[in-house]
Amino acid sequence: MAQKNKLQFIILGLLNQQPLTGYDLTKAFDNEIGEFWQAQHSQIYPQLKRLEEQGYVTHEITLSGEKLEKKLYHITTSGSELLHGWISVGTPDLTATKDEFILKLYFIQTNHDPRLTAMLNEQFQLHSDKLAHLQERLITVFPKQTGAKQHYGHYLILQHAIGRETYYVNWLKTTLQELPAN
Amino acid sequence: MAQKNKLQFIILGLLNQQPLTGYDLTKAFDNEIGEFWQAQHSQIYPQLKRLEEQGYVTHEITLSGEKLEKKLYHITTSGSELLHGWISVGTPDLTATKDEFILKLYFIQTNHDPRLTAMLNEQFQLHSDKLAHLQERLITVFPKQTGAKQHYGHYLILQHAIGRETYYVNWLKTTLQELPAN
DNA sequence: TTAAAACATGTAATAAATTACATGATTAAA
DNA sequence: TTTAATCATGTAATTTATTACATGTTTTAA
Repeated sequence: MAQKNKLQFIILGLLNQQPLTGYDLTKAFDNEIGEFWQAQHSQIYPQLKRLEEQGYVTHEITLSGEKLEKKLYHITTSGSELLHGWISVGTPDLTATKDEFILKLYFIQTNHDPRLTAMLNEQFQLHSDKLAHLQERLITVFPKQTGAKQHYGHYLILQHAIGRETYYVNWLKTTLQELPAN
Repeated sequence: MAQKNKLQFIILGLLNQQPLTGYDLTKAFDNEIGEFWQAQHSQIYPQLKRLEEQGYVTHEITLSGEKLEKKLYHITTSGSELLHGWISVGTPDLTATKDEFILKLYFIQTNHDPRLTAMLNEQFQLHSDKLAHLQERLITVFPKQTGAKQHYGHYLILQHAIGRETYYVNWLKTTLQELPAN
């Protein structure tokens, strides 16, 4: 029952690696972790406040320039315990992937539907671009093989995202090729 | 801007195939479409009411037995137009897949972490079961090749879900094999 | 025959997520 | 030097989704 509110665990997990500001945490969702979870700053700031009230994080104020105050959040011992409890417990619920495009496909009755080619091509482009972006990330984040050992989880999920997109792109390509000629 | 509230389009798409009750619509999320979108009856009944107020669907009451009243919903012409507008328009936003397990992995630092094997094995089991279930579905829903032509979208998404799970299972297996021996 | 499972429809309360509102500082580039 | 981009933090309003509450019928299996 204590396993809901995933966002709090993600925040704790990130703070467990290093102290970060709310702004830093928000940006983290732009990269790999954004492939598997999304959150805006309007969710993150209130959540940080709650985590602090509950004693899982603390913050110190640092100055950036003359007046700009940043709140640098640190995980506490009890926060770390909460995090490791979440990681250690099973994860039996496979949440459904929301994919609007696939839903649209579902409502297409025949493989002669004139909209199919354009629809599949658009997705092919989008997913190819995403794949290329992820592959670039892998090279920038892990230029050497040694890095993957130190940040194994990061390496795994990036590689998983790449594999997933590779499958998607190949599936789109095959599906396009199997379409009857117009 | 008129492209939010995906649920309404899914309902229209299903009603476009045949008239259905709220209960039927709810059950539809237990199968293939549940792989790509989830909704509970507490969302569906109010949405049907709104769609009717807006003139996109109508309902007739049928009796099941002596007193049990069922509301059988039909799509209207304007509902059908709304549906086809949604399908025809581009789908440029790739929403993030929420995957709690992958997030947990992200926070694991080294490939010597003693929790890794159990975590990966649990997911291997879960995704293998899901894959087996989807493969069975394919056989029951499309026992003959001809069916796939008549319900092409249905065939595509089921086949896509199978491909996706196949990738996931293989990735888990490979990752498990590459783990250092304890 | 009776009890459980499935059918059937709704609302209320809560939680989670997105979008919009609101403000200001610092840095990099034109 | 000024302006745009980025850094930085918050709240409010709205939408979406889940869980809980609430009730009753019909069918299937023990």
